[in-house]
Amino acid sequence: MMGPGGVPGEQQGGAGAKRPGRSAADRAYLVVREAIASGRLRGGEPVREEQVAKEIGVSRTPVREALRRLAAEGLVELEARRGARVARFEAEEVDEIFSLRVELESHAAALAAQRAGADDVAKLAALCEEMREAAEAFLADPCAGLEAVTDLNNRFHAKVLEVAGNRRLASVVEAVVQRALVERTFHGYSADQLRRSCRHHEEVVEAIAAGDPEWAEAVMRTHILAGRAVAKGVAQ
Amino acid sequence: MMGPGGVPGEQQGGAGAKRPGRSAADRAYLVVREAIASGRLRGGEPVREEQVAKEIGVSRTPVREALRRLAAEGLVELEARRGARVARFEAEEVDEIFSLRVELESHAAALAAQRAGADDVAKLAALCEEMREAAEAFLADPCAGLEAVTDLNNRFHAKVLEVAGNRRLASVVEAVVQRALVERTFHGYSADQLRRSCRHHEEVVEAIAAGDPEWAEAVMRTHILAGRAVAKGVAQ
DNA sequence: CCTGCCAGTTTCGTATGCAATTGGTCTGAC
DNA sequence: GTCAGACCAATTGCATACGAAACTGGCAGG
Repeated sequence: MMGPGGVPGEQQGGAGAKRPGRSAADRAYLVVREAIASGRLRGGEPVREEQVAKEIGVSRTPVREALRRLAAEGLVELEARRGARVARFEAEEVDEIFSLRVELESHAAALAAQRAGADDVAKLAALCEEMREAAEAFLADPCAGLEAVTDLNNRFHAKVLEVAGNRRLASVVEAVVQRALVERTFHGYSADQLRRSCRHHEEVVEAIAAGDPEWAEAVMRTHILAGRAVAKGVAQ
Repeated sequence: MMGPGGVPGEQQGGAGAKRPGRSAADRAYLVVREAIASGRLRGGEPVREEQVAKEIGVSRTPVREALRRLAAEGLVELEARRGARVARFEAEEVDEIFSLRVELESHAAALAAQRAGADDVAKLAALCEEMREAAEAFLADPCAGLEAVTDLNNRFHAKVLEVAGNRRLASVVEAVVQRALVERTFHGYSADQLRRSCRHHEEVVEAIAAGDPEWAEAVMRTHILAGRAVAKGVAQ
């Protein structure tokens, strides 16, 4: 193998030659996260530093960093000297996560209703509309994939948090929400459930536009509790 | 300097030879955290990896890990290639943190009231009593220090979260609460405020013992909002 | 047959070295 | 006097090396 330092520019060796702009640690983070979200890595499975490192063509150092980040988010569990394992989403865990989302995001919706400006409302409405279109496209042709839907869903929720104006609240939700889980949940949605989810978003926008925090909070609570009901079914 | 690997057992060289049981990364984490909590490191100040490493007698690797952990908790801010700086707790930030605590911990108190068993209540009551004694000891002789008080306060809040039975809620609060800030806040308490804080704890226990979630939630909300009012004054 | 012990192997935790980037400063031109 | 460009020092990001703990298998003893 190459000596300390290696060949200067040679870093994109393996199959993981992705975004040159991102750091190796970021790439490792994204790769492992994606593997978990897609189900390629199952709950309870160990994640070996060296294996991941080899797979994406970096050393163990950035992989370690990525695993610590994932552990902080609860996606993997670390045990000293025993490495990382993919966290299990047992039904109980799913319940905990969604129960937290209920409290945090409904509170965020209430704050958003108090603070939103016209441009915020317009942006939220646009995201809603796009998501509805993406959902209909998916329902018409499932080959289209759910990526667009999940992405717009994430952006909608993120925008509500942004409008709420508490950055720390946003980062906590970001940390706890486990998009991996949310994405899996979407796969479990029926057509009706998916459409209902879109309608919930629309009603959230309406409540925010009306500047009615209680309404916004109630709708968001409804929305997430409905999601929880589906998610309980897809826990592994 | 010694070659790669160095002298086998030589690790406790510097002044940081503290707990042999903890890993170097843990020690680095605790040292930096303590430096921030005590005010030795001020907001905005850079934290250099090598400097910390030398100070506690380890290499940069565990220090890096510690800094990432602190960044995940919001105690320091990282910029790529530019290192870590101690996060500023502006008044606005303090407000955000305490606003989150209000929502999360009052919810936890409500859950705890629904789930607590007799032994949980006894444990909470004992922590309360100990804290009251520690507080009185401190008020009688300020040289006694606030460490015991802050420690018992932390343990009380942690116990409420534990009884609430949502581990993820507990870990989110743990991540967001910034004990560093809470500890600084205690230093700003007057005698009356400190005693009131103890009384709040006692009333939380009473509400939990009564199995009254709404009461418990309301008391905890009161307790944390009272803390917020003081904290706003000690933001740097 | 089951249990405890030992050696080999695997994997983590940490130390160290090199390359790249960034920020500051110095010089020179306008 | 001010600004642009280039050099230099400081510092991070990553790769690699090594020691130590934990898991594995086999073997001996009960």
